[in-house]
Amino acid sequence: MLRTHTCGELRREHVGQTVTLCGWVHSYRDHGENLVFVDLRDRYGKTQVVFNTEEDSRIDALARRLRREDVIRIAGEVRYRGDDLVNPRLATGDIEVRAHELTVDSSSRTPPFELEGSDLPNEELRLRYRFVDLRREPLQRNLIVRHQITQAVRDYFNSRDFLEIETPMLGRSTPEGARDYLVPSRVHPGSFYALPQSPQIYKQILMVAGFDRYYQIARCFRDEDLRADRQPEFTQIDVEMAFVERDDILELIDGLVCQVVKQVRGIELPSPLPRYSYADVMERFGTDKPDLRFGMELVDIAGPAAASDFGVFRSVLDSGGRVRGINAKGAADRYSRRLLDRELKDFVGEYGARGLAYMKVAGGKLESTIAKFFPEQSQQDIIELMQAEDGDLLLFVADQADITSAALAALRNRLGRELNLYDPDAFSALWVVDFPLVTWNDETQRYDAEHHPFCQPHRDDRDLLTSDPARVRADSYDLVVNGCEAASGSVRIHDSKIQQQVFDLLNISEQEAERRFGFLLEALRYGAPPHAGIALGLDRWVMLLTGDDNIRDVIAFPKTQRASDLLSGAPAPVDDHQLRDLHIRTDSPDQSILDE
RNA sequence: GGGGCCGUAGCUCAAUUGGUUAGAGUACCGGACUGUCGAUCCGGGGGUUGCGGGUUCAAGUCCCGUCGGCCUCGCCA
Repeated sequence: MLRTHTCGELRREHVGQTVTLCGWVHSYRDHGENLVFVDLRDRYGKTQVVFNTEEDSRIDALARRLRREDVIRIAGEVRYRGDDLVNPRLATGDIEVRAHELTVDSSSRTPPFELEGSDLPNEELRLRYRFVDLRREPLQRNLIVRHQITQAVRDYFNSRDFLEIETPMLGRSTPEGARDYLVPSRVHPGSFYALPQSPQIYKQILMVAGFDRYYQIARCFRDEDLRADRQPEFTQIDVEMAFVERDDILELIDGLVCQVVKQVRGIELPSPLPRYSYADVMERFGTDKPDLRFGMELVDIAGPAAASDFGVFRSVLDSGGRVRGINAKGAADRYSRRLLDRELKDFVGEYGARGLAYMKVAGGKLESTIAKFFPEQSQQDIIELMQAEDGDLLLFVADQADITSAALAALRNRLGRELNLYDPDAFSALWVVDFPLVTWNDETQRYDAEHHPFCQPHRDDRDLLTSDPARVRADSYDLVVNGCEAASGSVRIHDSKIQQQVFDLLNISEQEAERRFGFLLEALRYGAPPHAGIALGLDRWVMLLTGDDNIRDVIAFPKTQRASDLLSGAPAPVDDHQLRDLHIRTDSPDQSILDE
């Protein structure tokens, strides 16, 4: 070991000891010939090193040349700083190390940006110099939290007889779901592996194989467009159990979540976590992942809307749409007319809403440019339905049902944040259960699986599979935390007859099913136990527990929105001979220009 | 595939209606200083205004294209 201590551990009790510290020069304060201070930093903290070297001008000259981010090693004596000189903002602030030896292990170029300060440089630069960015305390903290979570997860499952089993990264492409990342085969010209979107099929096969308690911290890949909370490669805490029912999984994960949240954030969550049906949250919040840190539920005002003379509302109702609204309590003066007419209208427009109606409540009446279309009784009905009081701002969207849901759910989240309706440090976790098994896809004119094709239909809804598929509930469940899908799973089909019924419903022919998932179906024919599972999005959990809203800040080496790694330069062209080995010819735009 | 924001010194930003030598803070370099901890003081260097084209007497500013980053709708079984 080159060091005796880290930069975060020296305290008053070490005074008098001779120590050796290693680290990066965080800052330096040069007071001339005989006095130089250096804050030495490593992952554990910072320690002030003082060079006070009347007797040794050689060290002094070296110390005065130190610059930020140089890597040095110092040996010296731990000293109490003195009563007036302690730095309460530093964990090691009581002491300093008076150096009598200094080695510069490596000098640094001037860093491309400063590690401290409120103004972060743009992300492009941070990503290009990731090794510098990762030295910053917030990112170090995030990766530490990430480690704590995976560690707690492993402890939790290991102590319950689970086995951590790896599944292949090079697998078979299954064309349903997200776009696959493909890997060409050298020895099978024209054939490709796919990187896993999730270990779904493998973990089900592990159940068939008798490994009745499995988990894995699994890397997954999806070649879809990115978002602030989505990366092309991400990590799932993947779990599967045999001989269990839905509630066994929910209780297992309740326990895990409560333990992790308590351990990392010191917050005590209710156990069991509350459960809501899909139908319930869609009606009350317009989304299957409601943020329950605040109320402001959606209200249907079809009754008073139909009794009004407001053409927009009435024509929407006549064509089978809905009129719903939310009540922003006390916000009547918070949004100017201009903001409502432009900004918020455009905002709901992003979700397909053609307009945004609003009314302010004053003197027990509605104030609005459209109030005149609402007779007295309608106004009172709206006020009653929305539990409105003077000073409230009521916002309405009239449209097809799914558009009112999407627009109002988004608006609700935005208003909740802007009006500070909740404590950003608060935690709300809930289960959403009884999702529909399938949803009708207008484009392809057929049913799509809501979760995936191996998800078990609800026992009580089997008869509906043929008669009214859209009403069939699935034995599936999502864990929602602060409006974010934090885990998702289901009871799987282990009966090949039911599996066949679901394929029929999804319009997947026997041939097609064999071609796509034949190896799973074959496995299910050789003694498949009842089984169920779930996957937790690790990256999102780290975001939730650190309070970050950017997934790149919880991943050591993330990719940009266009899926490039600015640090390494990936993706990049490869040598022609590599392509020849893989039997691949490219058809890039550049190439075609050259061809012409 | 669609919509939006951004790109000026190493970094964060400013630059009036299109106007003459593109500024500030910080970092960096040199000097002074024995108790600093956002050290202080003095001095200095540093610009292809992302790139290409256009309009104009004149472009950081206006227009078109392009590259890159971010947010978002669609997409993500």
